[in-house]
Order: sequence, then C-alpha cells, then structure tokens
Amino acid sequence: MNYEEAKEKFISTWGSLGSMWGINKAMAQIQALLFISTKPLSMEDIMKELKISRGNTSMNLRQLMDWGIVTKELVPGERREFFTTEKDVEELARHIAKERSRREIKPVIKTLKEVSSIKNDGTAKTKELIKQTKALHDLTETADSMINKLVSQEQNWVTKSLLKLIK
Amino acid sequence: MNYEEAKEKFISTWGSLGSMWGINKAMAQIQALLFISTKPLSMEDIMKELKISRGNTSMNLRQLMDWGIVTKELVPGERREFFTTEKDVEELARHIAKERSRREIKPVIKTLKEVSSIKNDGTAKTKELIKQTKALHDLTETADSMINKLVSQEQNWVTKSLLKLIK
DNA sequence: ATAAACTTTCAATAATTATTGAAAGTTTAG
DNA sequence: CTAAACTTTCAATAATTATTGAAAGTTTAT
Repeated sequence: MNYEEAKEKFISTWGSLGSMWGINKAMAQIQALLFISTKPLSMEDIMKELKISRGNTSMNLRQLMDWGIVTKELVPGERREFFTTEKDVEELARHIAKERSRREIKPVIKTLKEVSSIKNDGTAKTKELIKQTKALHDLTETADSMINKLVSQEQNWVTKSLLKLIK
Repeated sequence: MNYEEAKEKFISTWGSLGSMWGINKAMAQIQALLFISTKPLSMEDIMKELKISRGNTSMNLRQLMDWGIVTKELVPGERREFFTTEKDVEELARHIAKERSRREIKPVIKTLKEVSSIKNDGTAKTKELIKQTKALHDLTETADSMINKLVSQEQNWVTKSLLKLIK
C-alpha cells in the first residue's frame, strides 16, 4: 500500500465511521483529511481533494467548527481562509465525547427521568415502565458521567489507575 | 403525564436514539416496547402497537435476535411466536457493547493498523499519516478494550473500583 | 396429504438525508 | 466607491435508507 492508497483508505474508513459519532460522511472525511495534512488547507484544497462541492464543504466545515474540532487559521498575506483540526487524539476524543454528551446523551437522560417519574398507579404495567426506565436512567447517567470523567482533564490519574485495573 | 403518554415518549425517544447504537428506528422501538412490556409479545401485538407492517416487524425482530437482545419465547398451546428482550439493563449494555465492538470497532482498528503500517518513505506527509493513524489506532484499541472489560463479566469489581475513583 | 395459521422474503415505493450549484452575501484591495 | 476574491445560503436534486404489502415459504393439526 503506497501513500495515496493509505490516505484514501483512511479517509474513507473514517468517513464511514462518522455515523458512530453522529456526524455525516463529508464532515468526517474533511476532518480526516485535515487530521493527516501537514499544513492548513483552504476550502479549495478540500473540495478538490474530496471531490465535493463548495456548498457542501462550507456547511460541513462550519459544523466541524461548531463541534470545536476544526478551527480557522489565518495565513498572513492570504485572502482566503485555511482550516486545521485538533491534532492531538486525546484532545479530539475529549471534544467529541463532550459534544455527544451535551447533544444526545443529556437530553435522553432528562427524558428517562421524566418518564420514570410518572405517578405510580399500582398497575403492573406502570410499575414495569417505571422500574425499567429508572434502571435505564441510572445506567445511562453512570455511563455518561464515567465517560466524561475519563475523558476530562482529570484524565491522567484516573485513566492510569483504570488501565492498571483492567490491563 | 399518564401511562400512555409516558410509554409513547419512552418508545419514541429510544427509537430516535437507535442511531447511537447503529440500529434503525423500528428496531429500537420494538426493543423499547418489549423492554417495558410485562409479558412476551406476538408479532401481531408489535405491529399493532407500533403501527408498522408485518414485513418490517419480521425483519427487525430477526436483526434484534442477531444482536442477541431479543429471544423467541414459546408459549404452550399457542401457535404463533412470542418475543421478549433482555430485561436486565447491564446485560443489555453488555450485549450491545460486544456487538458494536465486533461489528464496527474491530474492523476500524484493523484498517488503522494497516494504514499506519505503510512503508515510511521519509517524506513529511507519509510521516504525518503514519504518526496520526498510529495515535488513532492506539486510542481506539485502548478505548475498545476498556469498554469491553468494563462491560464484561469481570465487571463488578472493576466497575466498583472505578466508581469509587471517579464519583 | 391438505388446509389453516403463521412467518419470511423482496421488489416497489416512500421517507429521509446529503449534495449540488448558482445566486446572494461579505470582505479586502486599490 | 467598485471590482475582485472569496464564502454562505438554500431550493432543487440525487443518493441512501426504511417501509410496505403481497406472494412465497413454513409449520402444525387433522
């Protein structure tokens, strides 16, 4: 496998993985391209490299900036804008985990709380609904909190302790 | 919020959450319905309750069985088949994590390994590709292994130790 | 063996989601 | 101020993914 093949393979794999992070293909591919680029890229560069339209590139770059994993870079003497992504994988994971928690997990926890708090009328089906959604609520909340802690700045000592435990 | 409202809210929330587990809406909704049901349900029950077609129900039940989170239940004296889902949330999480790892994460780790193992020709861009994909590979592998351990049968003592660390 | 009761399959269709591209908008240089 | 260089917006369109429903398949009872 040569450089070009490896690059394409990486970008396409990372792209199809986007759904795991709740982001779309183009968004994931742009991030992947920036991630292995040795220098900031312009919109033109990205469009050409990934063969996607200007509009698509623009919209997805914006979303990546909203996620906090891509930033505009001003290159002195250049009119157009250049973009870079967070290059440190742990920092990247931190951003992604934080955003996912905020956008998707937290709202679900809230709903589970609401649903599990309905009045218990004593019927079997109500009891079951309350019991099961409560269990799901507690699990989700614990998992969310664990991931956020693991991935947060307190990371180091926790992660190291954990790795010792499980390795 | 009464029982019916709470039930609908739970099923629809869980359904829209399906994408987080890489499963589709109908699949997630069927699982949700079974999860709060006090007894096994027939295909007819599920179709009627969720207002989806027979074909859709059949296909998604099969997928849920492939995932190992729904099982056929034989009710004595009944001709048709009944279905139940794993009711224990931790067992459920275990199944889901294991399947996701096997279906999605493991193949990605393999690709990252391949890509990061290309011959280093000494150019800056090749060096960057190798460095970044290697970092991603290591992170992904560690995360996958952590989740699998946390969620596995060795769970108890590890989880408890961890909870003490982070709470 | 046959018919009834039930499930599965899959081509057609619908619903959803992503992408394009051209017009409108913005910024900078002169 | 105006023109050029660049970016954003968004309605139209394409691509993808989910759903239907009826025909084919299977199982069980008689």
